[in-house]
Amino acid sequence: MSVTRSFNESDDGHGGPHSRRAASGHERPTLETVAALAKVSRATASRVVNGSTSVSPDIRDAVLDAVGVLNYVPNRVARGLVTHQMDSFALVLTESAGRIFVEDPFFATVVHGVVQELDAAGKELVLQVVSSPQSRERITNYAIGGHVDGVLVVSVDGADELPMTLAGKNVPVVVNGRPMGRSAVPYVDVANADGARQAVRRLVDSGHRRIATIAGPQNAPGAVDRLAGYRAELRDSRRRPIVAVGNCTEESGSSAMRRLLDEHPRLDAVFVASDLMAHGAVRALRMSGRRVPDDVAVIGFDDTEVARYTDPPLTTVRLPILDIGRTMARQVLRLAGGEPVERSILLGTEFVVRESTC
Amino acid sequence: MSVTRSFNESDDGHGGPHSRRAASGHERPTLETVAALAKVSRATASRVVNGSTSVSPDIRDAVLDAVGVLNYVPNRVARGLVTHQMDSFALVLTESAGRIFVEDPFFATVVHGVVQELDAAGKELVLQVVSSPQSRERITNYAIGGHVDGVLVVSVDGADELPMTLAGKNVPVVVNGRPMGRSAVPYVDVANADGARQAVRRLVDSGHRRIATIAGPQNAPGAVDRLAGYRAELRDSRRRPIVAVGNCTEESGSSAMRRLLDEHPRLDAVFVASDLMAHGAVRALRMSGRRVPDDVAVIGFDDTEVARYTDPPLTTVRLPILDIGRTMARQVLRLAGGEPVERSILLGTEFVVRESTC
DNA sequence: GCGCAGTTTGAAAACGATCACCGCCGGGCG
DNA sequence: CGCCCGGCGGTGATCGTTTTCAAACTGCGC
Repeated sequence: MSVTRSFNESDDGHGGPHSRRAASGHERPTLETVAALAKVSRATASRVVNGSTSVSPDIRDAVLDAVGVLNYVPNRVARGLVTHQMDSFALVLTESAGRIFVEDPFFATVVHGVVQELDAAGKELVLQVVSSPQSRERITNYAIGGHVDGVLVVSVDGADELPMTLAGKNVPVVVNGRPMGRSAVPYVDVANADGARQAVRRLVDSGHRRIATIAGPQNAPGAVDRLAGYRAELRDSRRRPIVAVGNCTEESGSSAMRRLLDEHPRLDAVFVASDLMAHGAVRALRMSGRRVPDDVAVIGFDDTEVARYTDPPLTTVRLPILDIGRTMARQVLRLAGGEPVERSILLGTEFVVRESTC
Repeated sequence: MSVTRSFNESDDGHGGPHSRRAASGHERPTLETVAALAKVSRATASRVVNGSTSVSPDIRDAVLDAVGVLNYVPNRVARGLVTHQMDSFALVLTESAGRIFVEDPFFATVVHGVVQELDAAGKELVLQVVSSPQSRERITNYAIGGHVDGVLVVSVDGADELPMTLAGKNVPVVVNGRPMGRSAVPYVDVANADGARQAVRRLVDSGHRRIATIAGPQNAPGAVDRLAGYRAELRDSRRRPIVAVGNCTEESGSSAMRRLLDEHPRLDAVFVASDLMAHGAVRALRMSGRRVPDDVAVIGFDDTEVARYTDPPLTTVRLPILDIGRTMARQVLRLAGGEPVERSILLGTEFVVRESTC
């Protein structure tokens, strides 16, 4: 593949009308203006605007009229200064997440879920991605400085200390995914263990005897949970676990599969902790002359794009990604509202049957 | 494909430590505190913090020390109240864009570019997606209310009136893509016409005689420009244009291709305005018994994922998407800084040669 | 020694809201 | 008839900055 770059063109404008906000026409009305027009005090106008009870109906209407006439919109900055509530939340992507933000649709989906929920609550979202130690500090200070009412941290390594730092300063925080150590920060995660159990049970139920797994890197909580789910289900159905560990790449899936076949040539099913590795595993299986699903059934995890393009298409476990975002948003809203929240919420998965199982 | 949904689990926490920001330890220091510690007035402290000249070195150091000791961070809200600068910008996705935000990596990429540039300038980004008439009004008011220093509108239909509304209220605005009518709002776009010309020229240069095109919907400025580029290049090389119009779906690409073949069975190349349609076109070509590229060469546009998976992989035109975001950010920063900007900036494309041309 | 220009510095007024008080008013009760 | 009380509305302080303006201080020339 070769590439040719074309020139950049540009059209130098007169630079005329695009100056700084000129004092065009009338200034924005303040509460003072409204009060004056309605012939009441600022305080009363404020009460009306904030929907307070205890203001007589006629005077209320007068103020409302004034608001309408002047097209008054409260200045959130001024309000924020005194109330210490900015009606906005930060969504921060840590380094790891920021790097793959564009490649992996996961993040855009979570963001979308968060936006939906925040929007419904009338809150704004400020998006921050930490890209350096400096930006990390900026972002930390921003939150601690009280410019937002809470923070949603979307991370991938689960060991980032940002959430704890924030929580330590009494900033409402929610993270995605179970954090590595013991952490008091509430999190929203996928029911990894349960999803894995479900998948494995399916294998058991359809008569498979020797069910192996290719697990993900065991420093990632999600991968740990998936493996645990596999183990639990095998234990319950009195089968022996056969485990290989990959690192989430397609290639690692292939090589793990080969190792598995070497040691357990008669295995008849494999539960793989990610679609990408499953894709690799299927390839290795085919290379070894086995048919999928006839000789060996394969189940993936994540229901990513690749699951549909694998041949045969992968039976897999779908993640409720949008829901993660929405749930995180709801939790942080509660937190900011002073309500207590669950320390953790696990969202159910969907089992998606395609053709890599029979 | 069948689907089973697992239960949602959740762990009801004690609701203990997650209350509202308690008055834990010391309050955040204010400029007052700093001034007191440095034994100067608030005004002087402010001057130092904002790096003003005309403050004697020794007193400057005293203030800086105090800042260090107290770990003082200026309150941007209070500052914003008086300066009317919030050091943050809004990135709004209009309905159309919001709907496909998660599907099309385009948007996440633009957002990423914007974040990069804003981050480098120390500005915050508030992300807003308009999802209803109400949210549209909220967003409009937010910007007009001066809560942000400028707005980047990412839209897909190019006829949205939001940018003009904002610009009319003297809010610095930049949009992506050439707007439909005559609009005074500065925009950043891809050099569609130039990219198309380049692609077509390639076809001409490699000896193709009957070069057709499948254009996109002509109510989209980008599609119009691509068609214009095709026409211009054909005119220059004295060939007759052969045009069909699709609606950007794969299916429309196929059917357009069939129409083209019906009327011009001897065409030997086709320039398609999007990879997805090109994918459809290739399929139609194969169905008609023609080989790609031997009988008919095909060039797509956009360099999306599908271009790599098409068989054969598509020669196409790559868009500088990240750059769109970065450039938009730079422009709106200039605008907010009171500097004049170009009315339009066209970013160059890259011609990517794969196997659908020879 | 004194006036004067040129710097630095500080006091105080914004900025635009919220909110704790306080006063006013009318009605019920002793 | 006087007193208290509850509901409603207004006054003024406050939030944490920036910024204007005038005071104070410097050094300098006469």
